[in-house]
Amino acid sequence: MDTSQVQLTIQEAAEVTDLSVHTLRYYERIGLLLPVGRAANGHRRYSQQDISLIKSLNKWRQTGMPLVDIQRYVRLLQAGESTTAERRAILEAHRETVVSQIEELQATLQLIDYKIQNYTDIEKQQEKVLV
Amino acid sequence: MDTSQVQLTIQEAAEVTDLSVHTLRYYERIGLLLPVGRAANGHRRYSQQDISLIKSLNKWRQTGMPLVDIQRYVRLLQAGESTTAERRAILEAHRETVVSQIEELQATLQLIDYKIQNYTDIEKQQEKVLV
DNA sequence: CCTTGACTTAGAGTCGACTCAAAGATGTAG
DNA sequence: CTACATCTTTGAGTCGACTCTAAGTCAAGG
Repeated sequence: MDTSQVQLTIQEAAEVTDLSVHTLRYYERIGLLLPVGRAANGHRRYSQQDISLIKSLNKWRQTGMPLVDIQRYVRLLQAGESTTAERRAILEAHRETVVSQIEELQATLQLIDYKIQNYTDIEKQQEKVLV
Repeated sequence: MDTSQVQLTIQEAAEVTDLSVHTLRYYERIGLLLPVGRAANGHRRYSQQDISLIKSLNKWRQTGMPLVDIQRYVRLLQAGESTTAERRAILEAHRETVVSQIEELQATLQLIDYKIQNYTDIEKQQEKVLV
């Protein structure tokens, strides 16, 4: 079976992308997604390309990239060849924010572990600052 | 100089905690912060203890812990000794979410690097999927 | 033919987390 | 003694990101 031509309904797209059908339509409405193809009856049909774009955008969302920034990237994609440098710059900037998010989380992890250790100590009848 | 007795105004507290005065009052209003001390004129005065609690809570916020969960922790703190086990459980649960956030971010980082590499390849006149 | 179910749109509603505004009290400097 | 800076409260407004609703289209099954 050739999967390259498989077109998904909005329901199916929602399932595979872990977004709601509401959100898929919302994203398209605000120009965050390129308009997807339509069946003869006007229903949306999602290609594998659409799906993989959505999955990527979704990952970026989950790392805290605001919708407007994603929008900007998608517009550049739409604009074509001439925008590769700019798109690359967006990715590199986002890379840096992800790196510092990881660093901050690791620092927080240490703080949490320290506090958990305090509770462990207390359970051994020792005095510590709990705050 | 003995810093143990230094009381900060809300302005000063905002500066050292990196929150706005609005947010400090808002947090107290919704019961996320224990009520702080007051000067004779009714103005808030933040102790070093208050400050360090606020800094902790703020770190948790930044790791995506919703205000209601933080609220729950603060209520337990207020309730005292008997709640240490429960507080510890909250910390341990949050520890796990932070760990998986780090893992997800690292996976995303790989994705970003892969895409950046694609752009690098393209700059060398090669064909790749850019989405 | 009629119902059912999956889709369509545009607009309204919700939610979390602030953020601001209005009206008033108090303390200090000129 | 008055101006002003800084605080107080309560309630309203904003913002980002959905999430839902209403009203309508269309195809297939009974």
